[in-house]
Amino acid sequence: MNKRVRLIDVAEAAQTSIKTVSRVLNNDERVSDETRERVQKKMNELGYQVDIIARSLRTGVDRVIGVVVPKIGDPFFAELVEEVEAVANEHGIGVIVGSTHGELVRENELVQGFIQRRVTGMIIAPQDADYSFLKQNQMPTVFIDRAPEKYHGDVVRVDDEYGAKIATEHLIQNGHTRIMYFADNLKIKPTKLRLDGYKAALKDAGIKLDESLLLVNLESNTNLDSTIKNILNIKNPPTAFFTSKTEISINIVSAMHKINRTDIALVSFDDFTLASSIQPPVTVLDHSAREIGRIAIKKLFEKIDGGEFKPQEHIIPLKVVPRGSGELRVKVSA
Amino acid sequence: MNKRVRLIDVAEAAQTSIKTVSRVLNNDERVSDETRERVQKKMNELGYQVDIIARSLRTGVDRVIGVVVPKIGDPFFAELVEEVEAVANEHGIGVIVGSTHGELVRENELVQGFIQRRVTGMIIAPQDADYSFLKQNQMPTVFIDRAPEKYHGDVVRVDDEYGAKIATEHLIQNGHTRIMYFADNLKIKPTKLRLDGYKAALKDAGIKLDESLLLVNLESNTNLDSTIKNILNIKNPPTAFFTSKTEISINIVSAMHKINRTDIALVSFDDFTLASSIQPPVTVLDHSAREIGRIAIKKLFEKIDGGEFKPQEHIIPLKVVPRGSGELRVKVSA
DNA sequence: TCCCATTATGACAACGATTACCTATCTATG
DNA sequence: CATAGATAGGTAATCGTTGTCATAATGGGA
Repeated sequence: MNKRVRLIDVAEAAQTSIKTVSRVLNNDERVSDETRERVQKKMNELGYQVDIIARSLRTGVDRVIGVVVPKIGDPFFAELVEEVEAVANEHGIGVIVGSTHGELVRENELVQGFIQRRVTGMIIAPQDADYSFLKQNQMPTVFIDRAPEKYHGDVVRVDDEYGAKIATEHLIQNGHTRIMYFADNLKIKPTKLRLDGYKAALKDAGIKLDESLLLVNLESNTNLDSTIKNILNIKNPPTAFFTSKTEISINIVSAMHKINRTDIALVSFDDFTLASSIQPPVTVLDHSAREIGRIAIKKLFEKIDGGEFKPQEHIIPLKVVPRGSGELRVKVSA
Repeated sequence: MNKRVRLIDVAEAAQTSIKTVSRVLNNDERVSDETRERVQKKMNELGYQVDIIARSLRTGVDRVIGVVVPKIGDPFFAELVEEVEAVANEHGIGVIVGSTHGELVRENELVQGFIQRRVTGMIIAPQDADYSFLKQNQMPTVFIDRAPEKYHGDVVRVDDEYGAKIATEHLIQNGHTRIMYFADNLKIKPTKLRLDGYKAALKDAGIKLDESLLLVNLESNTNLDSTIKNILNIKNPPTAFFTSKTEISINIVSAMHKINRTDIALVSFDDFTLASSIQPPVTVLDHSAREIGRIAIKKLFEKIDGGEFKPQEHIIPLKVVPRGSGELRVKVSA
């Protein structure tokens, strides 16, 4: 019915060769103005559209970058991807995304798929996959959020350990010594690093680590209502919370609001919607997904057209953003 | 250095023909077990990877679906895309996303790019672009969030007008007659429809529309703190708010919390993080981005492998989810 | 006038997979 | 034993574009 219009169709209509049409298409200098005009006219008439696939086959790369994240529905990664997409667009390059949902198989499938597709580059939030094959495979790649285990590549990430340390110190400075720590799966590297930071802060302050104040390996959708209630009823209850993951922060805020407890200090590693509007406003660390995304894509383009550089870690510094919840001082005799 | 391994390389190594290797690759029956095994062994040894681009060129479609949204960073669309991606993955199909940021030019570029790429199908949240060209171009397409202007295609959307109507009625039933309406750009169709629903509810209840209670064409990042303060100080102030856009709801909640006003009733068209946890919990309409995404991608696959159906609108019904803020009754003499 | 440089154009191969069509071998059956 | 039919594998065309190289036309300088 409606066949695709190809270069050769335009060439015939314009009474010239396929190569000349290709030249016009690619703004090649070596075409006379007269011919160029004639060809362009025919292109419009016939409604010609390049076949990107054919072009990609010939040129060897697909002008698309592959992005691998744990969950695109997670606001943190959604914003990060938006930033990546915006910069990629300026270069006339598309973005293809995949979520691993924490599954190694999926992570490998996605990465292999991108390679099979000959994407222009990749931005990956790595989990467990082995990326050592990238050494042979000169595919430009930038890792985000964490460094991959078995491969030394470019990484853009926040300073997890340092961030957790200053957040904990912030609470200590406000008189807290019983600081409860909430985290998700410790097998995830940033989570582990954050715990290290927490421990380091306690140690520096001469506070002995109380294992019963560590609540780790939480699923992100766990309802914490009853957990929180129980914790606050133990003999020597925590006076402050430090949460190392957005979803957990939200669950905790939610639980606290339900029982009307506004007296427990709270610092959240990640910022979230309304964090600054609720009572008390939640103190957080100031890293932004957009910043990570922007730096990562910039670095990726440098690798793509700049050639080879030796892999670097770009570590984004963190600061405490005091808003209220983190500055609640410990009560003298509660 | 490291050339790509092609079918022909595997064929040579396994001492057979390229065709046989292709058959093994595509699980074609007509290969003896012995040969199949030999070929597979060589594939692994050489680390063969299909060239998706070459395959796509030959077969005529790229196994990827294109998704166009206003902003991938918007949690609503991020969740929607996550759902689309999950289903697409089950079919071994990737997802390529683009944000229009409300720009017509960008919307056209994205859609044209997808067509040039011969994507398997498209899911589009349309704005102003003219999609009538899709009639000729048998590209499977499903629209989400709103129907396109000049083209009758498949659409998955919520019932905007009805939703706004029942939300407004809900407030009226609680005694409110001064209901302030907040909305973004009225040129966007769902926004317009929601306003219609609001007006219809007032009319049915015999309440005269007060133009001064319509605050429309708001930018989504507008700070509403001072606006809210002023509004609540006018002579006959509104006793209830109805917000037709997530970002605006959030800004309003934020403004209200800052001035400690918890006495104004509020219904939000969209749900958002923490809406149910803050005080008072925010009453919303119950539509989910995930549901729209799931239905849209399902419909798309039906079109892709089912052939032609006549275009349908799939309209998702809405219900009020009472949580507290929408059930505040009007005070007798405030 | 002749030759070389420059410009505009075109013929053809190549990218790597799929596929239509063909050939060779083997089995079974009248 | 001859032959139809099934089975396994091979050859070459094809998808639409771009890169290489060749060629024709033009002009300027010696």
